Formats: sequence, structure tokens, C-alpha cells
Amino acid sequence: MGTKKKTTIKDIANVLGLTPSAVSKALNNHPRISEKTKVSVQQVAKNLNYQPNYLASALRKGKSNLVGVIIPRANSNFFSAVLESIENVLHEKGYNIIISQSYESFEKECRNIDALLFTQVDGVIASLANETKDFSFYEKIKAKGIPLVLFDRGENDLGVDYIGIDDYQSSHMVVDHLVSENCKRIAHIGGFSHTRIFKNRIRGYRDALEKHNLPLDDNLIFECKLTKTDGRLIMEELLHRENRPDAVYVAGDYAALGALEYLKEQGIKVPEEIAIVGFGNEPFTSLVFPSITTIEQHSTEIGKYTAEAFLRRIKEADTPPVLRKKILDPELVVRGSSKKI
Amino acid sequence: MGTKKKTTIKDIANVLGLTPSAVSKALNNHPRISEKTKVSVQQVAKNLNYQPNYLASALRKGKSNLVGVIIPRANSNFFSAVLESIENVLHEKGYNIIISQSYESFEKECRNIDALLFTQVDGVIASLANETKDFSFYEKIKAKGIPLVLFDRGENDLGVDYIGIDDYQSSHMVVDHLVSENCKRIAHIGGFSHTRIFKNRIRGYRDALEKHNLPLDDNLIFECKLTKTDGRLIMEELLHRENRPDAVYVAGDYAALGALEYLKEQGIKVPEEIAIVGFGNEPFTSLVFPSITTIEQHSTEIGKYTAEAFLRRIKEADTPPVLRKKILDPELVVRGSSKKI
DNA sequence: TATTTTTGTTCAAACGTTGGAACAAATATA
DNA sequence: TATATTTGTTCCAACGTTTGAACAAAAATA
Repeated sequence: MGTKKKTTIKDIANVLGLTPSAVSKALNNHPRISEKTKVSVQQVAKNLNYQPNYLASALRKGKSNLVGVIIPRANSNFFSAVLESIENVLHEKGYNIIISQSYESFEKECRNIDALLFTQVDGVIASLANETKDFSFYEKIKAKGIPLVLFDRGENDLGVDYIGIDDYQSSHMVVDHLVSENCKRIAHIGGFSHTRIFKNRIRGYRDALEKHNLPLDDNLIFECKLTKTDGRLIMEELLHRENRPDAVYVAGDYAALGALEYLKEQGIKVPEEIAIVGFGNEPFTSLVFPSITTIEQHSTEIGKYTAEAFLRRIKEADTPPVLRKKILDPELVVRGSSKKI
Repeated sequence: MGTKKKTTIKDIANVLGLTPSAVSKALNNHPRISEKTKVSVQQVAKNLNYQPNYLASALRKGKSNLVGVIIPRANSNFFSAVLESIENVLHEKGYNIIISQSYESFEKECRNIDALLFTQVDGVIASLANETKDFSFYEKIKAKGIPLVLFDRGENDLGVDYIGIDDYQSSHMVVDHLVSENCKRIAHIGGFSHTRIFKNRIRGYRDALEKHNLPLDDNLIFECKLTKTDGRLIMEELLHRENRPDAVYVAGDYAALGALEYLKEQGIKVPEEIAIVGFGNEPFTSLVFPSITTIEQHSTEIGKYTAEAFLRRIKEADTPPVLRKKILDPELVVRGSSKKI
């Protein structure tokens, strides 16, 4: 075997008595190259097992065909489904994807951005870490002049493309459903309101209660990180109140699970005594008993639209930017944890 | 703003009246460059917001500092944990990671390899798709002369580095435990035996039964894809037998969950009538009722060792290859689904 | 037949960085 | 003082590809 020497267009050129530039043009289907030459170049390329050097072409062309995707974590049904969908669209167009995870840490998010920019990605697609409150990283990306598209976590006023679901409406759907199940006193365990999506869920919850002429009690609203433990602890707190709720709308499935577990341990009947609704349609929501009513976020579509928004940005690189926001309709998946009737 | 022009080492050179090559050397801490020059170059680089162009340096140096990681899917606790661990080690050493998912499809796996090689990765780390039976892709990577390290799925005779857990021993631990809980008739729902890890689990199961002088009944061994549905269906099949098992060792947590669900639906008491043990320690195993006894695979350590094996391969690129295999000890996590006593 | 257009190719420079050779100046050794 | 060594820098070619300009030959038009 010996040392593997990669074949380059120069080698092909030598075999055929052409110049590298002719070979390059033949391979790129340049109109001024004859059919005959193109065919023979293809032939020789195959014979010599030619693999184009993307680094060289990327350097020359000033684009890497690499897209950076930053998500809080891949180990989540929602994000991995969005990812798969983004991949499908972008691979089709010849892009490769660098996934990086922020693990919900603002610091890691920043480091990831640096790494991606260093790698000369042609653009960034991101869903923000919970911790992220300021958008300074956005300036960096803007300074490079490459597109940025946000999804789910990251609705903003910065004029950045955004794809997500209608969180406000989600809350309405949940409350409407619970009211139709005869619930009168509905608590809300939400995420931190500095994040748009959670703010919208809280707002939707308030407005929906009002719509149904239910009294609004600020003591029934909680903000937390929505971990399983958070769900447990807040549920415990709620159970110690005099005036217990008869339903809890939890803005995340993991927290909903924690709440459910605690209720079961305490011998509270779900949904008869207290109904539970989660958010996100994580797979385990259908596995536990009772199965958890939740909101489906249409991850595949979000991924598809996100990738498409990105592609459009690339295409119109130097036309005046048009802001693209796409807000999808959520879907309520009714399961055992809320069916009183 | 206008068109963003990236600053290059040439710009820095101009400012200081130096040559680009001096700047490059200063930035790379070349011993022959004076401290004074280095300091001023750093200064100007900072002022001009210089970002090195990795493409150019990668092209010149013939290495991209990119590592391709191929996993069946990121949406799995095990793989995402391994991934995080690999990331931690490799980021430290200046590598970036391109994650690609095979979604258990052999075809996708091959396409991913092509994409990664095209992107000029410096090496590949992989865990194989269930479907993968032939190792032809391996030849491609070998032909490029870059290292390949496999983990979990991919034990082989090809002389490729491999990190995994001792599946044979895992089965022994499971059977030992079940026997100590007074189980006499233990069934096994396994993966396909063309995959090493599953073959080893089956072998371990057989040998362990023999060790305990329990009769071996081939009708109690099943091979499947280990989905939740597979678990249900096989459990159903088992329940219709005259001679029911009193324990089922399932080689995957999802299938174990399916089996458990079916048993609960049929009013069979777990673990009293039939005990269940899974494999993988997926988070939901501790969430369901009864919680599922399972095998912990030490994902963090697997990731760490895998990354380290990769780094060593890179370092010793042209010394005669030494095969590295690391087999970690599994850990049995005993939970409700198997505690009869 | 003279002129323009088209076709197929070569030429040369560029993308940004790197690293060995060359070289002058400063310093050390004989 | 003559020579050898060290230090700090410049020079230049290279990595593999792309692209516009240039050019000769062939084909089309006048």
C-alpha cells in the first residue's frame, strides 16, 4: 500500500493531457467544456477514485457548506426530531451540519458559537439555552455577515428569522380543555418569564382564565426550570395549601411527570381529584400511568420550516433582509391525566 | 456597515510593516519571533478583530481538526451521554465534532461516511446501526488513512479500536440476580445475534443458566429489534405458553417497557409472578411503576475512553498500529421489577 | 473572402495560511 | 580581528480548487 496519496484534479489533468482548470470546469459542468472532455474526465476521476478536496474549494469559494446547529441538548425528543428534519432538508442541498449542544448553559452556548464561526460555517441555526438572556452572541454572527435562524427558544425583536409554535394559543387550548372537564381552579407551573415562549404561555393562561370568567390567583402561578424535581416540589407546595387546585397546567413534560409522581405517592387520584396537563409530547407521557395529556409541537414541521428559512437567507444574501417568522399551530393530545369525564 | 471584509494576517502585517509569514509565526508562537513582535501582533490582531481562517490553515496543514461521530440516534440517553463525554475530551484538544445520525439505517450510515470523508475529517468515531452487517465502509476510511474508533456497537475482528462494556458479564449479573430472587425459569428477549453485543448477551445468558444448573430451553430465547412493540408482542406470546417463565431478561429497556406494560394490562403481578430486567438504564426505567431493574453502561466513561483512544491514534499516526480494546464492567441497578424477596 | 461569433481550452492569479530556505544583523567564540 | 553561531525576519512556494481573461481554432455571418 505505502503512503496514501490523494488524487487531485492535477492528476486527472496529467492523464488526459489537460490543465487542472479544464478538469475543474469539466467536473463543475461548465458550459464551455465539450461533452467529450466532460465524459472522459468523469471516467478518469472514477478510475483514480478522485475525491474533491472540500477545504480547497471552500477556501477559494469563500463558503464551507457547513451549517452550525446549536440546541440545548440532543437527548430530547423535540430537539432530536427537529434536528432530523433540518438534516433532511439541508443534506439535500449539499450542506453538512455541525451539531453542538449548549446543555442549557449560556457559557457553553457562547463557546459553541465561537467554535462554529472559527469553523467558517455558512450560517447558524439555534434554539437558545434556558439561561440565555442577552443576545450579544447575535452581534458576532451578524458581524460575520452570515445568516442566523432561531427556532422554538428564541423569539425576539432583533429581526432574526424565527420558527416556533403559538405558545399563547397552546395555553388557551389547555385551559379550554380543562374547563370542559369541569375544572374550576387551574394552577400553572411555568418556565421563567424572561423567555418569550414561557411568557406567552403564562399570558395565554391568564387570558384564557379570564375568558372563562375564572378568578385569577397569582399564588397559583409558579416559575421554575421545569425539571422533574421542580414539578415535584411545587406540587408538594400546592398540596399544602388550604385551597387546592383541581387541575395543574405544567409548561413542560418532565415537570408534569414529577408533579404526577408526587400526587400518586400522596394517594391523590389523577385526574379525578387533580388533573394534570404537560407540554411537549415527550415519549414517556404516553408510557406512564395515567398517561399525560400534553401539547404536541410539530417538531418535524418546525425543522423543515427552519431549514427552509435558512436556505432562503442564503439565497438572498445581499438583498435587503425580509424578516421571516413562522408560528405553527399547536395540537392538544388528550390522555388519561386530564379526562375526568 | 457596508460589506464585511474579514481581516487576514496580511492586514495585520500591513499595519505593523511586517510580512504575513512573520505574523503567522508570531501567532503560532514560533521560537524565532521576538517577544516584542509577538506582543504587538497580538495587539493588532485583537484591535482588528482578527479571526483565523481555519479553512486556509486546514488546507495548508492537511488536517481539519474536525472529527466525525456517527451514532444510531442522538435521542437516546446512552448515546447522548457518550457524545457529551467525547465532546468534552476532544474540544479540550482543539477538535470540533460533526455528529451524524444513522437512524439505524445501513444506507444512511454509508451516506454519512461519504459526507464526513468529503468534509475532510481527521478521523471517525462510530457506533454502528443495527442493520449494519458488513464493514465495507471501514475500507473507505482505511483508504483515507485516518483513524476509526468504534464504541458499543461495533466489536469486531478488523483490528479497529473498540470501547464497550462486557455484555457477556452483564448477562451473568442479571441471571445471578434473578436466581438469587428465586427465579427458576428465565426467558430472554434479545437483539439480533449477528451483532456482537447481542450475541454476547445471549451467550452470557446461556452460560449463566448452565452455571446455576437451570435447564436451557431454546423456546425461551427471542431475537428482535428490541422496540417497545417487540417487547409487547413477545410477552404476549410468552403468556400464551403452558409453561410460563417466572422472569424475563430483556436486552433493551424499551422492549422491557413494552413487556412490562403488557403484563400490567393482563393483570400479571410484577415482579411477584414474573420479574423483568432491562438493559441500558434509560431514564424512564426509574419513572415507571414498578421501576425497572436494568444494566448501567457507564456512558461517560465509554465516551472518555473512546475519545482518548482516538487521540492516541492521531498521535501515533505512522507508528505500527497497536489495537486498543477497552471493555468496561457493567453495573446492575436493582429496582422494583425484579425484587421478589 | 473578410469579419464576427462561438467553442474549447489554457493562463495566471487568487483564496489565507504555513514552513523551510535564505539572509542580514547581532552576538558569541576562537 | 576573523570566524562561527544565534536571532529575527523576509522570501517563496505550496496546499487544491476556482474563475475571469486571453487566445486560437472552428463555425457562422456578411
